[in-house]
Amino acid sequence: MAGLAHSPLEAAALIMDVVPLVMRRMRKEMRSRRMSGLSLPQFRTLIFLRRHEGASLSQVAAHVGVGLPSMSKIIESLVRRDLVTRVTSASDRRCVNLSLSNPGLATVEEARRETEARVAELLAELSHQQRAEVYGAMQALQAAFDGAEPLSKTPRGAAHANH
Amino acid sequence: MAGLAHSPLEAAALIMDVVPLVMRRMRKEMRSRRMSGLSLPQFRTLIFLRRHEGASLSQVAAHVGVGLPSMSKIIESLVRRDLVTRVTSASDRRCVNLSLSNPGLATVEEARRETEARVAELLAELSHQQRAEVYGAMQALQAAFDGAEPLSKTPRGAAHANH
DNA sequence: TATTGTTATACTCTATAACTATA
DNA sequence: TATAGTTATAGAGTATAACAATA
Repeated sequence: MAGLAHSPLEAAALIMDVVPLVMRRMRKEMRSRRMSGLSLPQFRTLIFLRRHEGASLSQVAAHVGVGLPSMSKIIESLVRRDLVTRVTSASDRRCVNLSLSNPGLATVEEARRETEARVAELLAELSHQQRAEVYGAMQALQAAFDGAEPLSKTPRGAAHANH
Repeated sequence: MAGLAHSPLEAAALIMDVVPLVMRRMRKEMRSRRMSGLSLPQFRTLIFLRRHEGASLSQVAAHVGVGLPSMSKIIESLVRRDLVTRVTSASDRRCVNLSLSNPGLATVEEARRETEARVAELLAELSHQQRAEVYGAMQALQAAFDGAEPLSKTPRGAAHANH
C-alpha cells in the first residue's frame, strides 16, 4: 500500500480533497440521525466539558479551536437548551465556569455513541491494516496540525500538551 | 508504528477529534495568507471547474458535496467576483455551463499553490514513513467516506468518477 | 494596563421549502 | 410530470472590532 515516495505537496493536495469530504460526511451522519440537533462544534464542546468540569470559556475555545466570540455563541445556545450550565467564577469574577447539566451529559453520551458508531461503520469496510494506517495517520496529523503557527519561527520542538 | 489492534470505534473517536482540527487549520492557513478571501468550498469549487470546464451546477454541487441552493450561492459569489462565468446551456436551457474566467484561473492556481505549500510545510515535519501512512490513510478514507448512504441500502455500485 | 467575556457586524455555509423555466 | 436552478428563510460558524467588567 503506501510505501511509495509521496512528497509533502502530494500529500497536502490529497488531504485538501479528503478532509473536507470526511468532515461533511460526519456532519451529515449527525444530522441524519437527528443527534439532538447538535452541530460538530457544539458536540465537541460538550465532549470537552464532560472531561473538564468547570472549564472557562477560553479553555474550551482553545481546545475546540475557535475564537472567543464563536465559543461564546456556542455556549449561549447550549445554555439556552439546558445542556450546559454557566456560572461566574467565585475566585475570578471575569471568568465563567462551564459544566454539563444532567440532560447535557445524557445527550453527549448518546450522541457520541451514535456518531461514533456511524463513523465506525464506515471504517469497518476497511481492512485491519488500513484502519491501523488511518489511526497512525490521525495521530501524526494531530501532532502536526495542533497549535503550531501558520509558519516561520516555531521553536516547534515545544511539547504538544496532548489536551 | 500503527500495527496495534485498533477497533473501528477507537479510530472513529480519533477521527472525530482530528479531522475538525485539520479542517480549521486549513481554513486558518488560507485566511492568514489572505487567499483572495476564498473559503474552502469556494476554493474546491474553483479547483473542480479548472478540470471540468462547462460543468453544470448539479455536477459541481455533487462533487463538492453540498446541496443545490448552497452551490447556487457559492457560484453567485464567484460570478460576482468575476472568477467564474455562468451561461445558460444551449442544448438544455435549464442548465448552466460554468467555467473559470482568466482571473479565476490565475486565482485558483495561486491559491492552491500557496495553501498546498502551507499544508505541505506542516507535513514536512513528519517522517517519510508517517507521510506515506497519511497518504494511504487519506486514500482509504476517501473510498470509505465518498458517496455511500448514511447506512443500509446503497445500490450505489454507480461508479465514482474519480474527479 | 491586561485579561475575560460579551456584543455588534458582516459573511459564508447549510438545509428545507417554494418557486420558475424548461423539458 | 420531472428536472435544473433560483430564491426565501432560518440557523450555525467564523472573524474583527468595540465594549464591559474585573484584576
